[in-house]
Amino acid sequence: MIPMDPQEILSLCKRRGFLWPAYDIYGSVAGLYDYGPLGTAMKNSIENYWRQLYVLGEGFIEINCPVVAPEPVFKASGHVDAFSDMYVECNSCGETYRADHLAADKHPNPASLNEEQLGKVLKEIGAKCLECGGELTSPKRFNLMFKTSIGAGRGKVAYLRPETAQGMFVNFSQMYRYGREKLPFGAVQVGRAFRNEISPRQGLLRLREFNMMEAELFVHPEDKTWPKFKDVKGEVLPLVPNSGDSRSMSLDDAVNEKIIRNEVLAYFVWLTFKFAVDIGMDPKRLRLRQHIKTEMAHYASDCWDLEAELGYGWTELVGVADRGSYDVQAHIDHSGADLTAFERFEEPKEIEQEVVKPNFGALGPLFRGEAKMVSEALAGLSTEKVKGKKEVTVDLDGKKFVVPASCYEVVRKIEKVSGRKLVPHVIEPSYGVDRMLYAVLDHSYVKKEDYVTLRLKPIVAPIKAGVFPLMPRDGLDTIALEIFDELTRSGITAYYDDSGSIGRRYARMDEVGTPCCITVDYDSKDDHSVTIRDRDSTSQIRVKKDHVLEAVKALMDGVGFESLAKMK
RNA sequence: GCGGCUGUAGUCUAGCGGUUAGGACUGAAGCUUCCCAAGCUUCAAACCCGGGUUCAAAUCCCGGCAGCCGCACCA
Repeated sequence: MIPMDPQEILSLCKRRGFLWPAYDIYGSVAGLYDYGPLGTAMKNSIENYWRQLYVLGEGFIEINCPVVAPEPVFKASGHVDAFSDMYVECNSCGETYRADHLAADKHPNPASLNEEQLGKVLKEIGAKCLECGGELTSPKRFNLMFKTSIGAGRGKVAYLRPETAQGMFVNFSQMYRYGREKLPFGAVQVGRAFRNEISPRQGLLRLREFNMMEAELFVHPEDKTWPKFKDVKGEVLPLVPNSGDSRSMSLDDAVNEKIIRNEVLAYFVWLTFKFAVDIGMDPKRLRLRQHIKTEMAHYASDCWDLEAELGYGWTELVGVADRGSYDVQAHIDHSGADLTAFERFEEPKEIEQEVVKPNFGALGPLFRGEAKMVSEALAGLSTEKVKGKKEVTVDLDGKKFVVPASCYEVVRKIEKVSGRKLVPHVIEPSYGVDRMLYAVLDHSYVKKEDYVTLRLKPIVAPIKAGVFPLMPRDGLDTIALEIFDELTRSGITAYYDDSGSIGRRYARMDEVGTPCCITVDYDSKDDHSVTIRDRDSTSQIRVKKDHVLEAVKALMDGVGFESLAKMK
């Protein structure tokens, strides 16, 4: 396959109503696109099929959260700090550098400094442009999140979400309860996310506002097995592990050889591959690449990308990451909420232990207003520290209190423990909708002597059937309109066209990926049959008009065109 | 954000200081018993935006915006 020229595909998209540069009449904005009617239909199909796999197939629950979130959410997630980079520019040659990288030798953690401090450090070491030796500007901060505010006046600092994931992490407790307190469980969200890219490029691949389909699977931290793994373990996938040797191997081998870290991850890597193929990507132009260690996000312990070979080169479409407990723990730390799952022991355990028990009768008179603080300090001491001593000194805010032995005793206490709290680990498959849609178009684009056919699978084709009268008169149009009505009433998107030559009408449908076309000709008036034409082979069969709906439905369900001939 | 190249109907493009801005494809209306972008007639549709130079700018200059390529960035 020759890689498709992206310009050609984007031109088709623009001409035929898949995509338009947004706000075109005002000069457009880089990185913003409108989906036209066909693009919208196709995007909906991709999202709906994804829901079919994740929500219906895997039982994940779907939620929908706001796009705007107050600052603390992204403080916790690390986006406010980690997602903003500092740059310096060379005054003479214009080269830009990551400011913290230049200061790496001088300061242990330059990324933690603010602009001013970092500027000082750079001055001290006399940093110059590495290219031409020119003077550098002072550091400028660039955060890739869109900032806004909630409310009037000064308002509350807020950001547009750079991923949908956080909405699911912060709702862990609600979802956990909704699912009747079981692990593992999965949640998904389909929606928009925003990144103020410095330089959006490559059409749909790097947008400032884009669509994501994200799944967060919350699992027991020590149990990353997966029941359905056994059903797919023999499946062979094209893997590119970070050890370097890319090869196709079975999921079973990949997990056993610890190339993929666990079953859950392996299963969703497989599901991702299946999804891509099902919506029409070419398996020969797909691969699963493991992130190399330095590439891995700070929270991830393993991450696999689904990549497709496109006109732009190999392109990341999906990331499947083991995020560990990073995100949930971060929100626990920042919000104080208890975002844990409770693991019930098979039998409640009785734990017997020695504790220091304060004696309030003695403490009260002795320490008065400070008695409560002292008692709390006492209760926190280990019994080893107080045993056999006449008095013990506790330290409170730098103030020392000498507490005589009469104020406490060491007792044995039996505590019943019925389980333990767990911070769940998260496996995250994160899909870029726009990239997937583009990849499907790229892999479906077939050009033969300037004749373009989009070989879209019926499942994603925006129009499922074209309906034409051979001539727009003699009653042929009436019959064709009857068929058109029947299809659309059944929920099948059809397109009626009676203008121009029949070949032109076929060509129009081929170019937008319509899988089949139904043509009413003069024979139809006599024998009530019509032709159905297959897009990819251009071959035709005749079926009775009454069987058209059934035939089109069969095609939608993936029945091959050849076997359609038998059913008429 | 930097550098290079580039912006003319929906698409591809001609133009090189004075043009009714030309063509092809697409689109629309019609003719043609018309099954694979056929033919014929008619029609619609463009100089990215803003300044400047000039008697005169699609054309030259500057700035912006957008696109492509490279660099950087990409949780």
